Amino acid sequence: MEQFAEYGFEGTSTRAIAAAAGAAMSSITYQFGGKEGLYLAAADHIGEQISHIQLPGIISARQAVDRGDLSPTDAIVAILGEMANMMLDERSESWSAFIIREQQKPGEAFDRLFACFIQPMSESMIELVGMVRTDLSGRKLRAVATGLIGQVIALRSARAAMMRILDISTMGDDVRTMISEAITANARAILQAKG
Amino acid sequence: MEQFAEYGFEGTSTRAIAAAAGAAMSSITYQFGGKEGLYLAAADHIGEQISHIQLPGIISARQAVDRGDLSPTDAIVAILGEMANMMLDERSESWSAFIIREQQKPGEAFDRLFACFIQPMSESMIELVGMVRTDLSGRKLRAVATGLIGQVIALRSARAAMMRILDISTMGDDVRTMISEAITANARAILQAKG
DNA sequence: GTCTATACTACGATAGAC
DNA sequence: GTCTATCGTAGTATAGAC
Repeated sequence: MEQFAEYGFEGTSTRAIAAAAGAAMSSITYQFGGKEGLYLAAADHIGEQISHIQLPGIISARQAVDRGDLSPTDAIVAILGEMANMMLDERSESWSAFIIREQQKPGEAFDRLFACFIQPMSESMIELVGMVRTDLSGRKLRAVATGLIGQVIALRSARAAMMRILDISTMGDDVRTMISEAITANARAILQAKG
Repeated sequence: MEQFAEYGFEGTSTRAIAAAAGAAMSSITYQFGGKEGLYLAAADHIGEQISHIQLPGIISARQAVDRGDLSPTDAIVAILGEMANMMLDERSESWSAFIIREQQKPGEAFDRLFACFIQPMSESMIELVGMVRTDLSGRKLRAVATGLIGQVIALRSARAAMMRILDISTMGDDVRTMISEAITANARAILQAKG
């Protein structure tokens, strides 16, 4: 997973993966059917990890909204905050690089990632945004929600540029908090707007 | 450029490039010093193209603001709209895939892209956002501006997911307009907010 | 189920004719 | 300045021992 994320599918060699894993190259063929199978297995692993981290919080926030214990706006801000925290955490570096690369030329691996967590997370967000922005519906609602989430995605996809713009060399907790707050403040502004 | 964008640096073969160009593989060595030199030349070309498309509009908007002929808010919205139009245009597919790949593992090519257009465009945006959001300054201002631009960047970096979420198979003019309007509306909401 | 050894292909770079 | 031919290396997949 780490090597596919760093060098891409073609740029990664099964020799290097086997060496890093301390195993024989031929084991990849035996266990996964080849390089392609190993790549798909890595995608499945990433999908499971992200689902495990993000979905429980989204589901419980959704239920709290239904019970009336949480406003839709606060639920959206909480979910976006969790997504931002994940994107700003160094442990998500391999996952995000893998997913971003896969999206530039989407294949079978993207289908699995989409079904596993991208679709459920997006649909929950769209539903919640629709509760607040009652002036929007259909694709217009989906486009506005996409913009909200886009801010968070760019934390990873344009990380190199962002680090230079913010003039930071390493990502510390203070910077993480500052960025997360800026994005959630932007989200509240978007949610308060009415067409 | 197209092949580097689609398959990445390692995934692209000099043989395939030469074949697509209708030239001999050895000409790459003669003209660019090798595969790496050709890659850097492609990055320079992308930087020049984007600068040529985007910088004149940004500079003239900036001057109109200084003259008092344009509000900073309208200037920001106009610039973001132009950026969104570029991201939604199919001609930017190779450029954006190239830049996004390069950012996942930034090297010499990213240094050139950053200096050529990412830095000038970002600094102009930050300056304009600072005129409107006078409650912000320093890194906080830069983080909010980064969120604004992030919405536009995600149009490319997460395009595969966005297309599925919006349930569209091809990008027509009607969809382009709708997405561009959603993002500029979000931008106006963020600019109107006050801490 | 994991290893070593190897077959076969494709890679980037270079030499040398023109 | 561009071509063809070729070199050495590295790629994935496979065969077969254990």
